[in-house]
Amino acid sequence: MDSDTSRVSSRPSSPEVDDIFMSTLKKSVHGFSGAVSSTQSDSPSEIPGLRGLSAAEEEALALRMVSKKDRKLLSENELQAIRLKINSRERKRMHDLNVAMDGLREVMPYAHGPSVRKLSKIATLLLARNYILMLSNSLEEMKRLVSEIYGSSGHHSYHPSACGTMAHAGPVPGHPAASHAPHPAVHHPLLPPPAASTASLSASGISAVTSVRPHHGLLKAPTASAGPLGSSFQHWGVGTGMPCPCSMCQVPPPHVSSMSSVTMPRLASDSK
DNA sequence: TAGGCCATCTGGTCCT
DNA sequence: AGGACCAGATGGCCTA
Repeated sequence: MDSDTSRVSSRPSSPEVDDIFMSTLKKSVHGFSGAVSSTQSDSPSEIPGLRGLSAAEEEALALRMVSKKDRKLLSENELQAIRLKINSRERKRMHDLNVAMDGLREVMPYAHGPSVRKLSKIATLLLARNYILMLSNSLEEMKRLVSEIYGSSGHHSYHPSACGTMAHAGPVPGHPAASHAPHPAVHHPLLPPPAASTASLSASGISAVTSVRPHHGLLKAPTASAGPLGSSFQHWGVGTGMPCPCSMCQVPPPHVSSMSSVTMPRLASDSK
């Protein structure tokens, strides 16, 4: 999906099979050592025959090993089994969180090609926030302009729900919805060009999250020619008239401008 | 090599 | 009691 797959795949996201089995095996053979804090300290792939089981199967087996063999002997093993179970749950929880993060990345307007590296988690969240703000502002601007036009003539009422205002404003570059615009070739004669609907946005450039990464560092494009946002992401406002959704170019509306420092204290303090 | 990012482990807290 | 959630610690991988 992205160029970061090699990096991601280089480190298995769910090595619980090997880890739990190794831990369980060590526990079963040598007893509980008491020190299990070392991450991935157990060498994986040493038990080929045990590979391929799901986390649930593995967890159940680990619990069975404890309950059948050492039920009377080692309460530490039970504790260890519980610890493994908790760890497994936590891994699953984080995995689900990452799945949701990937889902968010998929709908974000950044280049999805192989030349663009995957957004980091913090970049994804910040970009998503700014993207939502941008869309909200665009929608409000569209409503305002349309109401000005139709409101003055008085012969036609505005029905945003019937028309789909954002579709008239032009698809967002890079966004999956860009290819699903209801009226791709017909531009409403009374509606302003896309640039007009977002002019006020790009004109008020204030960054809400500049403390996180400077110079549009949210994306790490391997090729400098493609720009920091990739070849398919032309840094809106430059060539397309659309505002850049990145944290460097976006202006949160006044009523949310303080949110970045209030609701995301860690983000504001994340600039090391 | 330093720094960024990430996965995982772990203990604590809160909720059902 | 068990599960979800959270944050700190730790170590690995990758890039500049």
